[in-house]
Amino acid sequence: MDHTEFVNQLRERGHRLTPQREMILAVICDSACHLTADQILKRVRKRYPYINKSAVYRTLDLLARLSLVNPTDFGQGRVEYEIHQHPHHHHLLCRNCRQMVEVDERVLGSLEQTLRIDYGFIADLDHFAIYGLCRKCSAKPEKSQH
Amino acid sequence: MDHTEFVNQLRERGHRLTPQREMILAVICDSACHLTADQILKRVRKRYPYINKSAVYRTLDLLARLSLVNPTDFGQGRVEYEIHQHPHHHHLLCRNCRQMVEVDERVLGSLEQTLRIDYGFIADLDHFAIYGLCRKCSAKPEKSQH
DNA sequence: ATCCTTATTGCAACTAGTCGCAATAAGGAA
DNA sequence: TTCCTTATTGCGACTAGTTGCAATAAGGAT
Repeated sequence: MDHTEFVNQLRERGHRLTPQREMILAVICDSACHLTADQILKRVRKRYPYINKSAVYRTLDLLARLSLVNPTDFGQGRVEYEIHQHPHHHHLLCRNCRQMVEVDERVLGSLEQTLRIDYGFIADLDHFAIYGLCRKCSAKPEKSQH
Repeated sequence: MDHTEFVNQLRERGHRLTPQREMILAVICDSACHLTADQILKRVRKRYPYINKSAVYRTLDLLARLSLVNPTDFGQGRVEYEIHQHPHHHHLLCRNCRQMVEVDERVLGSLEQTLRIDYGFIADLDHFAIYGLCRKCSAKPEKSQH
Protein backbone atom coordinates (compact mmCIF):
# COMPACT_ATOMS: atom_id res chain seq x y z
CA MET A 1 0.00 0.00 0.00
CA ASP A 2 1.30 3.39 -0.98
CA HIS A 3 1.63 5.96 1.78
CA THR A 4 1.20 9.14 -0.27
CA GLU A 5 -2.55 9.19 0.36
CA PHE A 6 -1.90 9.08 4.12
CA VAL A 7 0.66 11.86 3.81
CA ASN A 8 -1.92 13.93 1.92
CA GLN A 9 -4.54 13.27 4.60
CA LEU A 10 -2.14 14.65 7.18
CA ARG A 11 -1.58 17.85 5.21
CA GLU A 12 -5.20 18.31 4.29
CA ARG A 13 -6.24 18.16 7.89
CA GLY A 14 -3.85 20.95 8.83
CA HIS A 15 -0.89 19.01 10.20
CA ARG A 16 2.71 19.49 9.19
CA LEU A 17 4.52 16.88 7.21
CA THR A 18 7.91 16.27 8.79
CA PRO A 19 10.49 13.74 7.60
CA GLN A 20 9.94 11.85 10.87
CA ARG A 21 6.22 11.52 10.25
CA GLU A 22 6.76 10.49 6.67
CA MET A 23 9.18 7.75 7.70
CA ILE A 24 6.89 6.45 10.43
CA LEU A 25 3.96 6.26 8.02
CA ALA A 26 6.12 4.52 5.42
CA VAL A 27 7.16 1.86 7.94
CA ILE A 28 3.57 1.16 8.98
CA CYS A 29 2.39 1.03 5.36
CA ASP A 30 5.20 -1.34 4.39
CA SER A 31 4.32 -3.80 7.13
CA ALA A 32 1.73 -6.45 6.42
CA CYS A 33 1.02 -7.04 10.11
CA HIS A 34 0.72 -5.19 13.42
CA LEU A 35 3.76 -3.43 14.86
CA THR A 36 4.56 -2.22 18.36
CA ALA A 37 5.85 1.32 18.89
CA ASP A 38 9.28 -0.10 19.60
CA GLN A 39 9.35 -2.12 16.37
CA ILE A 40 8.38 1.02 14.47
CA LEU A 41 11.12 3.01 16.20
CA LYS A 42 13.74 0.37 15.29
CA ARG A 43 12.66 0.22 11.65
CA VAL A 44 12.69 3.99 11.26
CA ARG A 45 16.19 4.05 12.79
CA LYS A 46 17.48 1.91 9.92
CA ARG A 47 16.80 4.89 7.66
CA TYR A 48 17.43 7.68 10.17
CA PRO A 49 19.24 6.64 13.36
CA TYR A 50 18.65 9.92 15.19
CA ILE A 51 14.89 9.74 15.54
CA ASN A 52 13.62 10.12 19.08
CA LYS A 53 11.13 7.77 20.67
CA SER A 54 8.90 10.68 21.79
CA ALA A 55 8.37 11.59 18.16
CA VAL A 56 7.26 8.05 17.42
CA TYR A 57 4.79 7.92 20.31
CA ARG A 58 3.43 11.35 19.53
CA THR A 59 3.07 10.59 15.84
CA LEU A 60 1.30 7.29 16.48
CA ASP A 61 -1.04 9.15 18.79
CA LEU A 62 -1.80 11.73 16.10
CA LEU A 63 -2.28 9.12 13.37
CA ALA A 64 -4.68 7.23 15.62
CA ARG A 65 -6.69 10.39 16.32
CA LEU A 66 -6.93 10.97 12.58
CA SER A 67 -7.98 7.32 12.10
CA LEU A 68 -5.08 6.73 9.74
CA VAL A 69 -3.65 3.97 11.89
CA ASN A 70 -5.50 1.66 14.22
CA PRO A 71 -3.99 0.85 17.63
CA THR A 72 -5.14 -2.36 19.27
CA ASP A 73 -4.68 -2.82 22.99
CA PHE A 74 -3.83 -6.45 23.70
CA GLY A 75 -3.71 -5.86 27.45
CA GLN A 76 -0.65 -6.13 29.70
CA GLY A 77 0.61 -2.94 28.12
CA ARG A 78 0.91 -4.46 24.66
CA VAL A 79 -0.36 -2.03 22.03
CA GLU A 80 0.11 -2.71 18.33
CA TYR A 81 -0.51 -0.46 15.34
CA GLU A 82 -1.65 -1.18 11.82
CA ILE A 83 -2.88 0.88 8.89
CA HIS A 84 -6.59 1.62 9.14
CA GLN A 85 -8.53 -0.70 6.87
CA HIS A 86 -12.09 -1.20 5.70
CA PRO A 87 -13.71 -3.46 6.56
CA HIS A 88 -12.18 -3.38 9.99
CA HIS A 89 -11.59 -6.62 11.89
CA HIS A 90 -11.52 -7.41 15.59
CA HIS A 91 -8.99 -9.49 17.45
CA LEU A 92 -9.59 -12.56 19.58
CA LEU A 93 -6.48 -13.46 21.57
CA CYS A 94 -6.13 -16.86 23.24
CA ARG A 95 -4.60 -16.48 26.69
CA ASN A 96 -3.34 -20.06 26.57
CA CYS A 97 -1.68 -20.54 23.16
CA ARG A 98 -1.40 -16.79 22.34
CA GLN A 99 -2.89 -17.45 18.92
CA MET A 100 -4.80 -14.54 17.45
CA VAL A 101 -7.98 -14.90 15.42
CA GLU A 102 -9.37 -12.03 13.41
CA VAL A 103 -13.13 -11.71 13.22
CA ASP A 104 -15.33 -9.60 11.01
CA GLU A 105 -16.40 -6.25 12.37
CA ARG A 106 -20.06 -7.27 12.02
CA VAL A 107 -19.64 -9.64 14.98
CA LEU A 108 -19.69 -6.59 17.25
CA GLY A 109 -22.41 -4.84 15.28
CA SER A 110 -25.32 -5.73 17.51
CA LEU A 111 -23.41 -4.75 20.66
CA GLU A 112 -22.64 -1.39 19.13
CA GLN A 113 -26.33 -0.98 18.27
CA THR A 114 -27.52 -1.96 21.76
CA LEU A 115 -25.17 0.51 23.41
CA ARG A 116 -26.27 3.27 21.03
CA ILE A 117 -30.01 2.68 21.32
CA ASP A 118 -30.34 1.68 24.98
CA TYR A 119 -27.60 3.85 26.48
CA GLY A 120 -27.04 6.61 23.92
CA PHE A 121 -23.40 5.58 23.97
CA ILE A 122 -21.41 5.80 20.71
CA ALA A 123 -18.91 3.03 21.31
CA ASP A 124 -15.47 2.75 19.78
CA LEU A 125 -15.03 -1.01 19.66
CA ASP A 126 -11.87 -1.01 17.53
CA HIS A 127 -9.33 -0.29 20.19
CA PHE A 128 -9.19 -3.49 22.22
CA ALA A 129 -8.57 -7.19 21.76
CA ILE A 130 -10.85 -9.76 23.35
CA TYR A 131 -9.15 -12.24 25.66
CA GLY A 132 -10.27 -15.81 26.15
CA LEU A 133 -9.69 -19.39 25.13
CA CYS A 134 -9.69 -20.47 21.50
CA ARG A 135 -11.55 -23.55 20.24
CA LYS A 136 -8.55 -25.86 20.67
CA CYS A 137 -7.52 -24.66 24.11
CA SER A 138 -11.01 -24.61 25.56
CA ALA A 139 -11.40 -28.25 24.51
CA LYS A 140 -8.20 -29.32 26.30
CA PRO A 141 -8.14 -30.27 30.00
CA GLU A 142 -6.99 -27.51 32.38
CA LYS A 143 -3.63 -29.27 32.94
CA SER A 144 -2.30 -28.75 29.42
CA GLN A 145 -3.01 -25.06 29.79
CA HIS A 146 -0.06 -25.06 32.20
CA MET B 1 -17.73 -6.26 52.97
CA ASP B 2 -15.69 -8.50 55.22
CA HIS B 3 -12.45 -9.84 53.81
CA THR B 4 -12.17 -13.06 55.82
CA GLU B 5 -13.94 -15.06 53.12
CA PHE B 6 -11.40 -13.85 50.56
CA VAL B 7 -8.55 -14.75 52.91
CA ASN B 8 -10.04 -18.23 53.31
CA GLN B 9 -10.35 -18.61 49.53
CA LEU B 10 -6.66 -17.89 49.25
CA ARG B 11 -5.73 -20.54 51.80
CA GLU B 12 -8.16 -23.14 50.48
CA ARG B 13 -6.68 -22.86 47.02
CA GLY B 14 -3.21 -23.60 48.33
CA HIS B 15 -1.73 -20.12 48.58
CA ARG B 16 0.04 -18.71 51.61
CA LEU B 17 -1.51 -15.97 53.63
CA THR B 18 1.07 -13.29 54.25
CA PRO B 19 0.49 -10.04 56.17
CA GLN B 20 1.09 -8.19 52.90
CA ARG B 21 -1.64 -10.11 51.12
CA GLU B 22 -4.03 -9.68 54.01
CA MET B 23 -3.49 -5.90 54.04
CA ILE B 24 -3.91 -5.61 50.27
CA LEU B 25 -7.18 -7.56 50.38
CA ALA B 26 -8.41 -5.46 53.28
CA VAL B 27 -7.75 -2.24 51.38
CA ILE B 28 -9.62 -3.47 48.30
CA CYS B 29 -12.55 -4.73 50.40
CA ASP B 30 -12.77 -1.44 52.28
CA SER B 31 -13.01 0.60 49.11
CA ALA B 32 -16.40 1.17 47.55
CA CYS B 33 -14.92 1.96 44.17
CA HIS B 34 -12.11 0.97 41.81
CA LEU B 35 -8.51 1.50 42.86
CA THR B 36 -5.29 1.64 40.87
CA ALA B 37 -2.27 -0.40 41.98
CA ASP B 38 -0.62 2.79 43.15
CA GLN B 39 -3.61 3.83 45.26
CA ILE B 40 -3.60 0.38 46.85
CA LEU B 41 0.13 0.65 47.55
CA LYS B 42 -0.32 4.05 49.22
CA ARG B 43 -3.22 2.87 51.38
CA VAL B 44 -1.36 -0.24 52.53
CA ARG B 45 1.63 1.96 53.41
CA LYS B 46 -0.50 3.85 55.93
CA ARG B 47 -0.62 0.64 57.93
CA TYR B 48 2.77 -0.78 56.95
CA PRO B 49 5.17 1.67 55.32
CA TYR B 50 7.72 -0.95 54.27
CA ILE B 51 5.61 -2.82 51.75
CA ASN B 52 7.18 -3.15 48.33
CA LYS B 53 5.40 -2.33 45.11
CA SER B 54 6.37 -5.67 43.54
CA ALA B 55 4.39 -7.42 46.26
CA VAL B 56 1.35 -5.32 45.41
CA TYR B 57 1.54 -6.01 41.69
CA ARG B 58 2.17 -9.71 42.22
CA THR B 59 -0.67 -10.02 44.72
CA LEU B 60 -3.11 -8.21 42.46
CA ASP B 61 -2.10 -10.56 39.69
CA LEU B 62 -2.74 -13.58 41.88
CA LEU B 63 -6.07 -12.29 43.17
CA ALA B 64 -7.16 -11.63 39.59
CA ARG B 65 -6.20 -15.16 38.53
CA LEU B 66 -8.25 -16.53 41.43
CA SER B 67 -11.15 -14.25 40.37
CA LEU B 68 -11.18 -12.63 43.81
CA VAL B 69 -10.58 -9.18 42.37
CA ASN B 70 -11.54 -7.87 38.98
CA PRO B 71 -9.07 -5.71 37.05
CA THR B 72 -10.50 -3.41 34.41
CA ASP B 73 -8.25 -2.04 31.71
CA PHE B 74 -9.31 1.52 30.89
CA GLY B 75 -6.66 1.88 28.20
CA GLN B 76 -3.67 4.24 28.21
CA GLY B 77 -2.13 2.01 30.84
CA ARG B 78 -4.86 2.71 33.39
CA VAL B 79 -5.86 -0.49 35.18
CA GLU B 80 -8.18 -0.42 38.18
CA TYR B 81 -9.10 -3.17 40.61
CA GLU B 82 -12.28 -3.92 42.49
CA ILE B 83 -13.62 -6.86 44.48
CA HIS B 84 -15.23 -9.45 42.26
CA GLN B 85 -18.99 -9.12 42.39
CA HIS B 86 -22.03 -10.92 41.04
CA PRO B 87 -23.71 -9.83 38.93
CA HIS B 88 -20.72 -8.35 37.20
CA HIS B 89 -21.02 -5.03 35.39
CA HIS B 90 -19.19 -3.58 32.42
CA HIS B 91 -17.73 -0.12 32.03
CA LEU B 92 -18.49 2.49 29.41
CA LEU B 93 -15.98 5.32 29.54
CA CYS B 94 -16.61 8.61 27.77
CA ARG B 95 -13.44 9.84 26.10
CA ASN B 96 -14.73 13.41 26.18
CA CYS B 97 -16.03 14.01 29.71
CA ARG B 98 -14.33 10.96 31.30
CA GLN B 99 -17.60 9.97 32.94
CA MET B 100 -18.04 6.26 33.53
CA VAL B 101 -21.31 4.41 33.12
CA GLU B 102 -21.76 0.90 34.44
CA VAL B 103 -23.92 -1.45 32.39
CA ASP B 104 -25.36 -4.82 33.22
CA GLU B 105 -23.34 -7.86 32.19
CA ARG B 106 -26.26 -9.11 30.07
CA VAL B 107 -25.53 -6.33 27.55
CA LEU B 108 -22.54 -8.36 26.40
CA GLY B 109 -24.34 -11.69 26.68
CA SER B 110 -25.21 -12.09 23.01
CA LEU B 111 -21.69 -11.19 21.92
CA GLU B 112 -20.30 -13.82 24.25
CA GLN B 113 -22.74 -16.34 22.79
CA THR B 114 -21.87 -15.46 19.19
CA LEU B 115 -18.17 -15.85 19.82
CA ARG B 116 -18.73 -19.17 21.58
CA ILE B 117 -21.07 -20.68 18.98
CA ASP B 118 -19.62 -19.29 15.75
CA TYR B 119 -15.93 -19.24 16.68
CA GLY B 120 -15.63 -21.72 19.57
CA PHE B 121 -14.03 -18.86 21.51
CA ILE B 122 -14.69 -18.64 25.26
CA ALA B 123 -14.38 -14.89 25.73
CA ASP B 124 -13.44 -13.10 28.91
CA LEU B 125 -15.32 -9.84 28.51
CA ASP B 126 -14.76 -8.56 32.04
CA HIS B 127 -11.29 -7.19 31.64
CA PHE B 128 -11.71 -4.13 29.48
CA ALA B 129 -13.66 -0.89 29.43
CA ILE B 130 -15.45 0.28 26.32
CA TYR B 131 -14.43 3.71 25.03
CA GLY B 132 -16.72 6.09 23.27
CA LEU B 133 -18.96 9.12 23.65
CA CYS B 134 -21.71 9.25 26.25
CA ARG B 135 -25.22 10.49 25.47
CA LYS B 136 -24.48 14.09 26.46
CA CYS B 137 -21.15 14.37 24.65
CA SER B 138 -22.31 12.71 21.43
CA ALA B 139 -25.15 15.26 21.26
CA LYS B 140 -22.76 18.22 21.58
CA PRO B 141 -21.02 19.77 18.56
CA GLU B 142 -17.41 18.63 17.99
CA LYS B 143 -16.07 22.01 19.18
CA SER B 144 -17.03 21.60 22.79
CA GLN B 145 -15.32 18.24 22.80
CA HIS B 146 -12.05 20.16 22.40
C1' DA C 1 13.91 34.59 -1.28
C1' DT C 2 13.06 35.99 3.45
C1' DC C 3 10.54 36.35 7.44
C1' DC C 4 7.35 34.89 11.01
C1' DT C 5 4.35 32.09 13.69
C1' DT C 6 3.82 28.19 16.05
C1' DA C 7 3.66 23.10 15.49
C1' DT C 8 6.91 19.66 16.17
C1' DT C 9 11.18 17.66 17.69
C1' DG C 10 14.88 16.15 20.90
C1' DC C 11 16.16 15.81 25.39
C1' DA C 12 16.16 14.52 30.01
C1' DA C 13 13.72 13.44 33.89
C1' DC C 14 9.97 11.12 35.26
C1' DT C 15 6.04 7.26 36.19
C1' DA C 16 4.06 2.61 35.97
C1' DG C 17 5.03 -1.83 35.81
C1' DT C 18 8.24 -6.19 35.27
C1' DC C 19 11.83 -9.48 36.38
C1' DG C 20 15.74 -12.20 38.30
C1' DC C 21 17.74 -13.29 42.40
C1' DA C 22 18.99 -13.70 47.21
C1' DA C 23 16.82 -13.46 51.78
C1' DT C 24 12.84 -14.45 54.43
C1' DA C 25 9.01 -16.67 56.42
C1' DA C 26 4.48 -19.60 55.88
C1' DG C 27 2.83 -23.60 57.19
C1' DG C 28 3.12 -28.74 57.00
C1' DA C 29 5.77 -32.65 59.05
C1' DA C 30 8.28 -34.71 62.75
C1' DT D 1 8.32 -26.82 69.51
C1' DT D 2 11.64 -27.27 65.95
C1' DC D 3 12.84 -28.21 61.41
C1' DC D 4 12.36 -28.13 56.39
C1' DT D 5 10.68 -27.03 51.93
C1' DT D 6 9.61 -23.74 48.90
C1' DA D 7 6.38 -19.86 48.08
C1' DT D 8 6.76 -15.13 48.70
C1' DT D 9 9.02 -10.81 49.60
C1' DG D 10 12.27 -6.94 48.95
C1' DC D 11 15.58 -5.11 46.20
C1' DG D 12 17.55 -3.05 42.31
C1' DA D 13 17.91 -2.81 37.61
C1' DC D 14 15.32 -2.69 33.78
C1' DT D 15 11.48 -1.56 29.91
C1' DA D 16 7.66 1.08 27.94
C1' DG D 17 5.64 5.14 27.74
C1' DT D 18 4.81 10.35 29.21
C1' DT D 19 5.77 15.18 29.93
C1' DG D 20 7.65 19.97 30.21
C1' DC D 21 10.66 22.82 27.99
C1' DA D 22 13.95 24.93 24.92
C1' DA D 23 15.51 24.55 20.12
C1' DT D 24 14.20 23.74 15.49
C1' DA D 25 11.88 23.87 11.21
C1' DA D 26 7.28 23.62 8.35
C1' DG D 27 4.89 26.20 5.53
C1' DG D 28 2.03 30.45 4.83
C1' DA D 29 2.56 35.47 4.10
C1' DT D 30 5.21 39.21 2.16
